[in-house]
Amino acid sequence: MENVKLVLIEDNPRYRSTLSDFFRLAPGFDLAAVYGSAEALLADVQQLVQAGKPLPWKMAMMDIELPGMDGIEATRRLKKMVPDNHVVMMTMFEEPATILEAISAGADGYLLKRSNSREVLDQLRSIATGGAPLTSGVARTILDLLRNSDLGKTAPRKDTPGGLDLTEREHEVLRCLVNGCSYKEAADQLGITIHTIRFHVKGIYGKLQVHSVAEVVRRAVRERLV
Amino acid sequence: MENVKLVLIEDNPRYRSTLSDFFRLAPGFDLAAVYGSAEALLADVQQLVQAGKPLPWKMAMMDIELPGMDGIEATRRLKKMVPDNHVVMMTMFEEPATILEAISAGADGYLLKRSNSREVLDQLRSIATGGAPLTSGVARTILDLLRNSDLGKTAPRKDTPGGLDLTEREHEVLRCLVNGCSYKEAADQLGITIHTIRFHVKGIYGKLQVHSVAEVVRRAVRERLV
DNA sequence: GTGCAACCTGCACGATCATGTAGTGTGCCG
DNA sequence: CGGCACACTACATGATCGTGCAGGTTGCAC
Repeated sequence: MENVKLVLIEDNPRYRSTLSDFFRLAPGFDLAAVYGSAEALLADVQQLVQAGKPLPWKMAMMDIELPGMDGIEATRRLKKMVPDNHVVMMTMFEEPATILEAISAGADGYLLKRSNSREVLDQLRSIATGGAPLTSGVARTILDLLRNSDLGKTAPRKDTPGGLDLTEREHEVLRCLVNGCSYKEAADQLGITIHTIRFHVKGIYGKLQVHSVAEVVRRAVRERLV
Repeated sequence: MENVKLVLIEDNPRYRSTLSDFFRLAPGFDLAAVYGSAEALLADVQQLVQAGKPLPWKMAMMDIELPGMDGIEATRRLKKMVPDNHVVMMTMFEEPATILEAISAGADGYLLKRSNSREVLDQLRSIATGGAPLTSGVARTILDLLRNSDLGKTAPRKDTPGGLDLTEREHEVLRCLVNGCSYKEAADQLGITIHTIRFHVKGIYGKLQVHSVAEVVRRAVRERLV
């Protein structure tokens, strides 16, 4: 089992020195290079990529709070240049917006600077073998984000609480409403009279317990009813 | 350190029996109850809640694939009745849509049935002490989902294509519309007359180039304008 | 001082919506 | 056969919306 080669990008000299020493002694890992700024790293990576040479490391440990270009932007660019290279973000904080931004930038892991050495090694090994380890704090943050997002909302379920149960025709009428059609326009589209549109609208509003087109459109869009 | 009390909801008799035996012997855990269906569990929980009694467990291990009401729906309802109760979902699969739906329903953890016993205990202990452990596979799935979502995208920019540029007041009026307020209700809320509401609505519609409340609500919700 | 943006107010009126009431026809199921 | 669900149609009416037109005040920049 070959050692995993790392690069460290950290502006703080003390932390950089501590980590350098740590990885020079850590079993299973080799420290291939150390940078104090993202710009320096990216400049070297660009040269290597243009020369068609492989990077001397497989995994980058990237501080988020770097001077000049921050770690998140650097990750975004690094991932674009060398997508197979792993990037682990390092930071003091568990702020949701930062975590989210780092993940969107392509980070493979997220490591708190306060993690102990065993945690760090475990996580790096997991990433090196294709995992995506998250500390419990980071995982909780992510779960909270997902819970509060729209992502988890599913297509309508037949047994949604409240007994939501629109007929096919009601769905069609709802679709017209969401598209901004007047009743007359919806009637023309569906080949029925405006009276029937009103009849169905009444059914929809009753089932969804709404009282205006604004409410019904909001619900339809948010809950992906159409 | 008091043992963590569990409830198990699993319809498969063999797996239920295996897990029952396992937890009766597992250090740090007590199995307080076992159910073969979500309905039975929820009925008992409802009785206890209505009687003002605490549940005899702190953590539920919930199979996702239950007959009748599935584990995700059961989790949603259980979390609504007893938010402090932990729920760990159990399933054979790592399907992203299912994972996401479970998380949105409020699950505190997600456990694959193929996990070995040490993993199971580690994860349950972590959840019991406020963590949110995820297996590396599940974590990778979640990270992928986040990367591919628009959650990481920044808030709507003031200079959206098309020269969108609502004033602060227009935003307030739009918010009222999206909430389903009539003009009169919006006027009452903002302490202005219905004539001013109409004035602002006209401004909003002109800027967004829409012609009805349905259109404007749809756009506002989809584009997160409010 | 002047012009502009933002906010506020008012009137008028046709178009549209929301709701209650009534009726018909078809297919399915017990 | 009768009841139910669904779809269609119609009428009436008060409430609300959308639009055009008109006017006023305040703060800010030039």
